[in-house]
Amino acid sequence: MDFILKGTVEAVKALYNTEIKESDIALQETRKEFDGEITVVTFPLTRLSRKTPEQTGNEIGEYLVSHLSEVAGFSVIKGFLNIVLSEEFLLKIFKEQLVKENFGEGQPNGKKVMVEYSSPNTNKPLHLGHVRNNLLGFSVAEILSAEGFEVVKANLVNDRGIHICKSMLAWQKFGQGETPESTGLKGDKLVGNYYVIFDKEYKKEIEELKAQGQSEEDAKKNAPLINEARQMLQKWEAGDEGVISLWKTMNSWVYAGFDETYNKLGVSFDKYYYESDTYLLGKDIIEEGLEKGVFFKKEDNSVWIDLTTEGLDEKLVLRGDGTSVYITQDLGTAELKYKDFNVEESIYVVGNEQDYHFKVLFLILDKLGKSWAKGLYHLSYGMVDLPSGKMKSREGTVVDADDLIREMVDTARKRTEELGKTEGFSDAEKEHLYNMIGLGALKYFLLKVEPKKRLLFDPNESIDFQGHTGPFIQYTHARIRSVINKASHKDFSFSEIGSSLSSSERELVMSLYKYPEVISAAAKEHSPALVANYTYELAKLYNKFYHEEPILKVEEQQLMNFRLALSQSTASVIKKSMKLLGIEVPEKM
RNA sequence: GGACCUGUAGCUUAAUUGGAUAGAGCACCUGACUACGGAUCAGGAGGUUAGGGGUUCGACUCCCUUCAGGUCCA
Repeated sequence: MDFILKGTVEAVKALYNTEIKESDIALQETRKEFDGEITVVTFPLTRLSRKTPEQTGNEIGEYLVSHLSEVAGFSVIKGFLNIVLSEEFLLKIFKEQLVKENFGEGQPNGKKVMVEYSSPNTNKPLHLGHVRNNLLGFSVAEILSAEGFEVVKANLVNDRGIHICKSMLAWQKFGQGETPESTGLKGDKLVGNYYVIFDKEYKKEIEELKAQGQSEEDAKKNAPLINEARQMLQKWEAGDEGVISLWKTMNSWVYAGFDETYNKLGVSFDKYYYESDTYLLGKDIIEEGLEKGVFFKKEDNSVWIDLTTEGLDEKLVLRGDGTSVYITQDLGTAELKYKDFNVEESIYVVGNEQDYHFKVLFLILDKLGKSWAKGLYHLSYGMVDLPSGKMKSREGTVVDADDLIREMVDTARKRTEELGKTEGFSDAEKEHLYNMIGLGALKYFLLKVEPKKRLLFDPNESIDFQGHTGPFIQYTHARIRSVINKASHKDFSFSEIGSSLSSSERELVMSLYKYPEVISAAAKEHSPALVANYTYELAKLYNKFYHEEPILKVEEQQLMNFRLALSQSTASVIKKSMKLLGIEVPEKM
């Protein structure tokens, strides 16, 4: 809507002899209870006009009508100048832009960006919290790619540490040689079970020690199992053959399980990083920081950074014994990523419990003078909670990702069969459809909410398939495809439509026209929710139009073609934007 | 002790970043050409935007404060 901005700047200059910038003008969509498409907020301009908001609006409105062919009329209500666009203009943008196959697809901008997401621990299966992470990361990557970025999707796997030793130890002690093959269990599930077993046995030992008179704290430290796990970690670090081999075997089970879940979710990665490769990184950065005077040493030889002038604390970056803390390796990994891909922006999709960590991490890299530090971004999202509170793997109160997906697909199957709409589908087509709908409902449910908000999920209340949902949008797409397929011809071109556009047609054209702006905003804000809500609005407008205006039943060929073309553009934009959310849309459902 | 996030209708949520009478969906109530696909559409009811104060032409949005839930730092 640049021409409105330009026109208003000109109007202000001509009428009030004052130069203003386009950014000084507030534009918004006209509310649907008023006529018009675009609204200029004139309150701020009264200062220049020295007139009432109404007079100012009228004067600018008249200027625009007489100087811009795109503007057909206007009305003023209080400080709001509602602009009615001309039908010629709407039809022109429709024909020249909206009907194009590649409408809304951004040109490559030559910039590279990395999106790191998923980043699981290898000691337990994926749960609903990971699902939110995966969908967010994947979708943001799709959106950035649509905006024209070259995107590298990365997964930093936490494959080492005390947690995986716990699973390994429990398997060694209690596993009796179980494997995914022998049990028929998914590998990540099998390993996760042993993590739970470790915790159970560990707790038993703690209770025994407490019964012998030890304090809770001491008991936790002295339990034989935890000591064995620690020894195992040391052996791992020393490269002990037996431990390493067990570690490789069990991790390979987990990866096979993860891959299955990733496939079902439809997410993928271009680059895997493993902490077993990166956990020793970062120590040279510590040296660098000491040399530059950014870090300082305490008496015990530990290395710190003072962030009190930034309103934060002093932060430990290396222990006194020379071993790393989390942030040490994150400093190193950040540099490694930059060296590997030379990206302009590096996005970390990580829960908001790590807000402080990333704030500190980015700040340190900036203080070290890393040129790329300004491109680091923490895409922080809220935790997924159950009505009973937080999900806890060790206590078994998690919504398992695989279970959830299966339940969603089952529900989709049941709903679809009830509606009896699958005649003519092969069995394979049916399964594909149920997957599309079940996952569509799940993905949309999780992505329509602003990332930083916490999400409450009640396993007892199923996710809706009606209203503001994925299936609603999928249904709209199928419905449009059905109409188009019923048309007896394929060429929907038209010259004059022979009557004036209805309000639902105008709204639909304007909504389609907005699509590229929505992608840009979503890319800038790193927010799939913007795309999700936009797509819903578009689908809703189409359904309204569909009910109000006949398409195949109209007499005039030109008008029919316009409405068919409008339908086709809508279907195309729905399909594209759902793809940005990782959701497929069916031809029939 | 310090810092951060969240709080909008019974429930799930939106609000173009300071603009109009806070907009949707679910659930509830009423209705829709004898379905170009009813997983739809139209309408009704439902709000002190957690509470209080401030900033200004205007505040869900910014500032202060209290409350509730959650998280992080040593």
